[in-house]
Amino acid sequence: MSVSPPRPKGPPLNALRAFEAAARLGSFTAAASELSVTAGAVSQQIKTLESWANARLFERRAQGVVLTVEGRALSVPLTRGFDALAEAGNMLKRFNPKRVLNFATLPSIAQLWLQPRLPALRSALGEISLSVYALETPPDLTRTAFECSLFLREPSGQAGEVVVADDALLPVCAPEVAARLQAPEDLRNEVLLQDESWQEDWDVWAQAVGFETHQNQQSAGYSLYAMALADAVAGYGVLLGHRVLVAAALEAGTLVAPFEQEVDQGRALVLEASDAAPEGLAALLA
Amino acid sequence: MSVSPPRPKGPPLNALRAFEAAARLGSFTAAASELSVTAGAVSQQIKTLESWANARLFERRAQGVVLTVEGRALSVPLTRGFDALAEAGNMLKRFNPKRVLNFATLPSIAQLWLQPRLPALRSALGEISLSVYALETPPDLTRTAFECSLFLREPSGQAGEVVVADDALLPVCAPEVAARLQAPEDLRNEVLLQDESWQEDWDVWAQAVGFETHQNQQSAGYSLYAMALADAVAGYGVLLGHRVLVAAALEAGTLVAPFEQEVDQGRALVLEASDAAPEGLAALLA
DNA sequence: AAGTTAGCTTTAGAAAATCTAAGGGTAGAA
DNA sequence: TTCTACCCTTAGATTTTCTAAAGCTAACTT
Repeated sequence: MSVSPPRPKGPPLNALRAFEAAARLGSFTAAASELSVTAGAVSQQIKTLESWANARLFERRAQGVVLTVEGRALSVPLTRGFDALAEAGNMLKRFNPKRVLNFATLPSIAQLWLQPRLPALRSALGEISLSVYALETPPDLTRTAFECSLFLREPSGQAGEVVVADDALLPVCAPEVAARLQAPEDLRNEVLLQDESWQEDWDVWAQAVGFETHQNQQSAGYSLYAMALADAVAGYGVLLGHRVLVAAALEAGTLVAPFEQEVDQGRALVLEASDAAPEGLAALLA
Repeated sequence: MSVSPPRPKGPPLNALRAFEAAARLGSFTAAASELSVTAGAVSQQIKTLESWANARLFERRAQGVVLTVEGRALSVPLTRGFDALAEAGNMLKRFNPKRVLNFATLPSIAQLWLQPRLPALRSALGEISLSVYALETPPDLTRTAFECSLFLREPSGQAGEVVVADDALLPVCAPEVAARLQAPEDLRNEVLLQDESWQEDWDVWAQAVGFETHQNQQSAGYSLYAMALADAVAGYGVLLGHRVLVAAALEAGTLVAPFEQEVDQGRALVLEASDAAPEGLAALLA
């Protein structure tokens, strides 16, 4: 009477996870980046799930995807389920005697703000080993394996969030460049430096102080903020600085602020810590 | 500023599932059979998880495994999580326009009880396609992809359980064999037939009616109950019948019951249906 | 005390699942 | 129109997972 192997299978777990992420984020691309795979992989997983169930879960539109009624219904228990699994994951991390701290932050923050503080942070963390990841977007700490994130954004006021420092926009440049700048209008003759992922910065500042760039204003974009800052230090032009990022250079005197006007966008350097993060992390950074 | 791929990974999902099953069932072997893989696969998955977490989750003993404190703690959110995932799985099955009914039952029930009823059941199910799986042990309907199970056991009285028929033990044999049997004692000269997975049946019956087999009582074991029944029909010996399984043969007259004494062990043919099962299934079988 | 048994482990190799990369398509925006 | 931002598809590579078979160990058995 010995029978056993072939049993009907449930839906594939990884496909469920991909679907849940896509449903929660409303986009395959975003889900792919959360899961750190390509969008094609997510697309395939979701297709697998749809053909397993023989039902369409997303409507594909040219500008993105939209959940079907079935998809929306499905996402409810799934999100609940993966929340619980994430909780288990955190528990598991806490069991690990060799503790780790996975730190997610913007590349610019990593280089300009965090790096000088790293030695102190490392020694304060003791046995806990620290890994820093440069990300463009804050990860969802309840779904990813990051223990904390540090980003420039408007504080949402949620629990677990700590404002480490307030941010503001202010033009900065090398002292010799500052010497020829009396008023914002003088910027018309300078090269305006900016990070490409913060393209609006100069516009925001200009609008706030009532300064208009002319037609053929010279400017330069950088994919790394630190590179723009280096060019500013070298006297190549004027960088629209984020206070938290240029503070060190201002203090060191390699950069100066030629104008008084700071523009506060309401953003701040915000630290978020998951419950798998070491105790007292916020205190170490603030 | 484009950075992305390498992100810290959470614990592997399939390893979590294997661990959850093992924790719930208290055995790697049992978990393996629920997941329909080999025990080695479960062992590997759990080892993966343990080395991911750098913590021991099970204590290995010679007679089996026992959860560690960490393992027990971990199993709580995991079970909650996989419950929710199973709920999602059921929902997904209901979305499928091509409905299926995966039916789990004992090999003997499948052959002797279900098979004669199959045509009627199939036509009553209409579009729903039926698959029958022969299993030794009732599967956990909340965790496997079975929609219903039909086993011989003591009714637990839980919701979703329906008693289809009461069971009882009674010796049965071919009419020509019955002719030479007046009292239980006469069985000493007959070959006692039994299914090997119900080895105790004859002992239970014998004890209940106060009959003792002698030293060199002849007997024969079968790994398939239907085979034992076929031998009984052929006049080879006396089978200790389960009423629900021999009823058809008794009615057809190919077997008769030589004695009055039936022994009721409190077991019954119990149908259990998950919420992914078609409505009114119990009515079709009762 | 030796043999038996039940259950977990370990391996190598095989099979299956999953991913990436690259090329395509579509609709809204500029 | 041309861009741009998304999603899709496919082939082939990669990684994960599985099986099968042999091994271990401690508790029973005899």
